Amino acid sequence: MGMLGKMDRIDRKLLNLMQRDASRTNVDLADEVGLSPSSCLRRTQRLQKSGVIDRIVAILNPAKAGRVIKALVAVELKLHGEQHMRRFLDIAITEEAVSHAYAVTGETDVVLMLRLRDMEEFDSLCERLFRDQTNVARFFTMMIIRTAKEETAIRL
Amino acid sequence: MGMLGKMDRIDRKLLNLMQRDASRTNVDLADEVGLSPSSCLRRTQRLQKSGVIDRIVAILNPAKAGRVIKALVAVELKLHGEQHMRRFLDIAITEEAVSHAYAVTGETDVVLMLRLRDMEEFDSLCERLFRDQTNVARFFTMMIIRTAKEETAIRL
DNA sequence: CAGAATGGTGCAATTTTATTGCAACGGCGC
DNA sequence: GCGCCGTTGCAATAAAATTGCACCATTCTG
Repeated sequence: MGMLGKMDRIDRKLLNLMQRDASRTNVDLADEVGLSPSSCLRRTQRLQKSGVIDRIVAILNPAKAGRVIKALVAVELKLHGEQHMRRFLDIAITEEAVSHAYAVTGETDVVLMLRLRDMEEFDSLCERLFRDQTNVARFFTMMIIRTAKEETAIRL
Repeated sequence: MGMLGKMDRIDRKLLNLMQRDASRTNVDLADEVGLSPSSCLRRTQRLQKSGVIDRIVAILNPAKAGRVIKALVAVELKLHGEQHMRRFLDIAITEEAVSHAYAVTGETDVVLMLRLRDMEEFDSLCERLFRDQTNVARFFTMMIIRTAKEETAIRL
C-alpha cells in the first residue's frame, strides 16, 4: 500500500505543491522543484498512474455555493450487528446533505457530517434517518459554530 | 454571499464536473457542456475569479501516502469562555495530525478529526493537547472503523 | 570488475491546449 | 425601434503538454 518508500524529496515536494494548488502549469511546477518540464511531467503522471494522486478536483466556496450550515451527528444504533450497521450507513450515504459518514468506536456507533442549506433540510433529514424504523436508538447533534481548520491535504 | 442566482444550468454543470475531475481539458469540458472552448474557458475563469471555485487541488490516496488511521475526538473544556475556546483551537490546529477542528454545540465543546500514521502519534498528540494545562476537562475518542462516505463536493 | 539493464534526466520537435481579438447575436430597458 | 450589455463562436496567436532521443547514474549480474 504505502508507496512512500519509492518517493524522493522531489516527489514529496510536488505532492505538497499540488495539494495546495493543482491549477499551476507543469512548467511552473518544474521551475519550482528544479526540474525540466518534461521530467516534471513524467513524475506527476507517474504519481497519478500509481494512485498516490487519487484525483484533481475543484474545491468550491461553500458560502458562495449554498449549504452554509454544518453539523456533526453522533448516532447510537439499537441493533449493533454488522448487517444493521451497513444498512444504516447505506441509507445515510444516499443523502446529499450527508458529506461524511463513519462507523466509529466509543459511546456511539456512527458519526455523520452534514452540510445543510437551512434548518428545514435538517428537520426533514432527521425524519428520514432517525425515525423508529431506521434502527436508531439515540442521536446527538452538534451544530458547528466555528471551523478552525478543515484540511484535506496530507503533509509529506 | 450566495452567487447561485447569477449562475445558469451550464455553470452548475461545469462546477459539478470540475468537482469530480478538474484535470480535464477545457476543450473536453466545453464539448460536454455544449459550448465552444473559448466560451467555456471564460466561464471557468469567471467562476474562479468570483470565488465560487476556491481552488484546484490534488487529492491524495491516504493509504498510499501514509496516515491511514483516522479518529474523531470530542473535547470538553474546563473553562468555556470565548478566549479559552480560541486558545485551545489555536493549539490544536497547529498539529499536523489534526485535519479538522470545529467548535460545536452540545455535550462537548470541540470536535477534532485526526489523521494518524500510527498509534504512537496518537499517544504523543494526546499528551500535548489533553493535559491538565490545556484546559481540557474530558475527551472522547472515536476511532474510525469504516469510512462509508467522504465527499468534499457540493451538489448543485 | 566489466558490461548490461534499469530508471531518470535535459533538449528539441511536435502536438495539443489555452488565450485573446473581433464581429455577431439575443435579451432588456428606454 | 434603438442602443446597451453580456455572451457566443470563430480564427489567429501564444503557451503548454507530450514524445522521441541521446545521455548519465545506479544497480544487477556474470
